[in-house]
Amino acid sequence: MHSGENPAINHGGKGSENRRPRLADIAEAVGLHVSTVSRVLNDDASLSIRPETRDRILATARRQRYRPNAMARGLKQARTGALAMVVPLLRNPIWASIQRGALQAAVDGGQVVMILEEPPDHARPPADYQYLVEESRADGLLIATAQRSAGERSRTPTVPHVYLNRRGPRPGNNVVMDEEKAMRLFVERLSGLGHRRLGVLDGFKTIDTVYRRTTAIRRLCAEHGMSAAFVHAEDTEAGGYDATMGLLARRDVPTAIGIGNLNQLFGAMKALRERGASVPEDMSLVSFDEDDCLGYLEVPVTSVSMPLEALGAAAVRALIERVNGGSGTDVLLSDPLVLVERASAAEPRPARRLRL
Amino acid sequence: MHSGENPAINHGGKGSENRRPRLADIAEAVGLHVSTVSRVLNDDASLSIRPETRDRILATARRQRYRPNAMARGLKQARTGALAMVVPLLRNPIWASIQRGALQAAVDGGQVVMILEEPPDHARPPADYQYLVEESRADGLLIATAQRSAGERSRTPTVPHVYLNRRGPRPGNNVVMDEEKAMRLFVERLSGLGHRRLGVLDGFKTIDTVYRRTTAIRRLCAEHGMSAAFVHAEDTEAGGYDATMGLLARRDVPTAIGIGNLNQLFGAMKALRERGASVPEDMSLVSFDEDDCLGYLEVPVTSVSMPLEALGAAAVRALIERVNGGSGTDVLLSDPLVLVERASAAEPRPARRLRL
DNA sequence: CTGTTAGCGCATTCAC
DNA sequence: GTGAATGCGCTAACAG
Repeated sequence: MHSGENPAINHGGKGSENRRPRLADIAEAVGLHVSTVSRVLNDDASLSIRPETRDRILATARRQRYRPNAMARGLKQARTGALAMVVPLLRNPIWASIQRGALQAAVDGGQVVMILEEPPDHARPPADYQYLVEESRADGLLIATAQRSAGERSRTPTVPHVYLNRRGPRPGNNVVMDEEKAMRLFVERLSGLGHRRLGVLDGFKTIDTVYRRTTAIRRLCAEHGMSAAFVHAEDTEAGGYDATMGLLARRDVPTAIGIGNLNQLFGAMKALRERGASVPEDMSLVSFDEDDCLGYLEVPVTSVSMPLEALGAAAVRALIERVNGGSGTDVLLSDPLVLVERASAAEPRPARRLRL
Repeated sequence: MHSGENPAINHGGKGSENRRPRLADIAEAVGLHVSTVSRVLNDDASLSIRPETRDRILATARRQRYRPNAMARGLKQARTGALAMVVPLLRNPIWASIQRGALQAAVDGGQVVMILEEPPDHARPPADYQYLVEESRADGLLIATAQRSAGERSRTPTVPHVYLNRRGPRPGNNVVMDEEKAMRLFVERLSGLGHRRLGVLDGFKTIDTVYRRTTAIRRLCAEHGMSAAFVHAEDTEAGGYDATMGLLARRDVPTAIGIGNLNQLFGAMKALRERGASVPEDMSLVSFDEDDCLGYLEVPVTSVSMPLEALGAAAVRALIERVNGGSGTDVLLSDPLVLVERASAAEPRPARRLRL
């Protein structure tokens, strides 16, 4: 390995300090004007330049390891090249997938993503995050908090924004999953198996997805001549445990339960175990969150699988469109939305009553 | 609600368009010079101004909803006020906790955090992310990818950076957990219960935490006159399943297994179930990831709980210190590090041999 | 084909 | 106690 060379540091003009190279530095090195260099590096189509000069510029820029200064460029163009995403403070792994899809789409769109987490105790209205755009830290807002309209008639932000996995106060900026289709998979499968009394364990109704699921299930159950009992609890194991106990204490215990998220599912399974109800003989179970671990549980759990990464990606694309001045419309993701059949959903056992 | 007022839009001088208010706008409105306004808003100590004028400025700024432009300020000060965090593309929930801690600490330090996810297929050397600083998108790098030295002698970044939950090539920039202490909790507990043959199921040895754990366990086992068998596999359920099967096929089947992460744990439990090995009678189990769900499984799983949020927060603080010119030293988090005792770790049953 | 000029919004050194 | 001038690094409209 031959030493004596250090290409990392600029070695150009006399007074070249240890500063990062600027446009001016490479312009000087190549003996041209900054604006020419700028246009070449941004390959401005409306510029005719002799290839030789062009190449010299490009080569020099590469040699000096030139990097455009995002702040200077942004200041001039009134664009930051960044998006801000506000996520709820949740353990639920679905947010990891959504975030992943969003980050990927942002990279593809040449944007970076800043993440903020909303404190769990008090949800803030989306307009509270506008300052990020007003301070020129981001070009737009990805509002991924779970709560339905926080407060009275929450002001809608006056900056480019998109609601992710929830709906805002008005149509036009919402990127959501087709929860109705998801619930149809759930209800119709159980109906087909012969169930007539469904239980539903989910988060609080202030969460937009929960609200949409609940509405859909109610309608679908009516359609299929089924009854549905709802319990709402925190998105935690403890919440799922308690709520399931509540469900089992009803006069008309359901023969199948749909469960809103993974954490609640663990709680529910413990409750059933303690009550001596075996799955799926005494109780069928369907999770509304898919996760690989479901296939490895004592009894593998059937679930509804949704394209979460695609949801995050769609939201970013929608936001970029709005930042670019597009008007945009709501996006509803319906594909691929499938039931992952495992062992936890089966025909009800009519003969035996669940021991309480 | 009386209408006719819209405080959101600036209503100052004649030509005031719909643009966001600048320092110049409020200077004009108040009849002073921009520089004065700037100094007041940044409350410059070396400025003597009569309180009345000062208040007038502050009031006007608030009324106009003035927000300093982060790009303009950053350009001037050569500071972005942003940190970049590179995280591995993993399902493992520990990353959510680490990220959470980091975000919170950043907010406290007046910084925003941009997140990048490193593609799983090919890890890139940390220096590949320097461009974020070189482009003035961030002031420093939080390198939270899991791999040990990616490639040969990976160049260390020449910009402010900190390694999070892994060690870089050189000491001085590492913020890591005291894995040795964590492993001591594991080994000594099982030793105390009477186990003599330990199994360890973890990720690949190219992951720095895995490497450190392995080394520590080897040493601790020697100390306590125990043997240890290691299997390394992907951080997935399938990886854990296969590796556990491998462990069970050994001549000297261990009586207890430590498991590197949650996903592998689910796989391991399935393997044990299929082999008819009951926990903890035939096999004790300890997870190196703590999670609430562990308390709700068929047999609640004992785990080592680590302060993950604190780890993320410590890393951000360390990075901010470096950005501010501090030299910084390694940080080792040792508290609170505790064994969460549940049902999966118990005395070995010497009488019966595990049926293979 | 290339150079000149202006200015994005702010902080800061100096002058008065 | 306050104002003027300068420049951070870049792009864009307009000259030549």
